[in-house]
Amino acid sequence: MKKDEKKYDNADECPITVFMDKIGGKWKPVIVWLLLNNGTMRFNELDKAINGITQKMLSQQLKDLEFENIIKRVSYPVIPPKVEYSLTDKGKTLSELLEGIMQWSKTNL
Amino acid sequence: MKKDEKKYDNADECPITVFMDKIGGKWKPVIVWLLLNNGTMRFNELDKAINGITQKMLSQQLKDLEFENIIKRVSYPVIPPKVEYSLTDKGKTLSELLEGIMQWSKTNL
DNA sequence: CTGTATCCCGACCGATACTG
DNA sequence: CAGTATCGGTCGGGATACAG
Repeated sequence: MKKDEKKYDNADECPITVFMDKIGGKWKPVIVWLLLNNGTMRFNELDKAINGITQKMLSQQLKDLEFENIIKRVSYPVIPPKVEYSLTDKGKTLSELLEGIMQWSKTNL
Repeated sequence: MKKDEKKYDNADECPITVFMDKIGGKWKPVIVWLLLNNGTMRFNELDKAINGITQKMLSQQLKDLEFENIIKRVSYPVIPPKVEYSLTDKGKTLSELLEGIMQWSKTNL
């Protein structure tokens, strides 16, 4: 390592670790991936699309992603309730990255 | 989504999730990153380089990465013991990907 | 339909001590 | 130097029920 290079010797500082914390976990990648492919999806659609997830977990992960400004939540004040989730511009910039990860993953894992 | 596209609706099948499981976690990214930058490192060097990690965790994570064939372990039968860790060819292919993640992470998080 | 509220378990991880 | 052994705490995440 050149001496003027930043040394990511601490897990908390490592950008990759930060990334894993934000986008990683058991469900977040699938959610982002689905929204990337489908554009806008409702809560119930995501629930049905993701095998094995509970409403609690879905709700929680969506909140996390919204907080990180990766996804956007739009709630329509109608009865029955209707809420649509989609990626923000920031979320969409993940596209290439995720595509790269997928390629590597499929080739090497 | 086009109908001939694979639907990654299950966390276990999602390549990104698989990737996170293998390379993710609290310490693995930092380890891979250090080896990417430094080439070969000894157990003790890694231990000192990574802030806050315990020997137990380091040992465990190294074993995982070795099992995934991401890193290579070479043990010299000398006293005191000397063990060197480095990336495999497969591990080195992570370089671009991690670089991409780092760039995104630094710009967006 | 879109969520919350509880309860609970097991994996992950840290601290510490010990070994070849 | 390079690990292993043990103990224990925290927390993500699952099951289920309930609410607006």
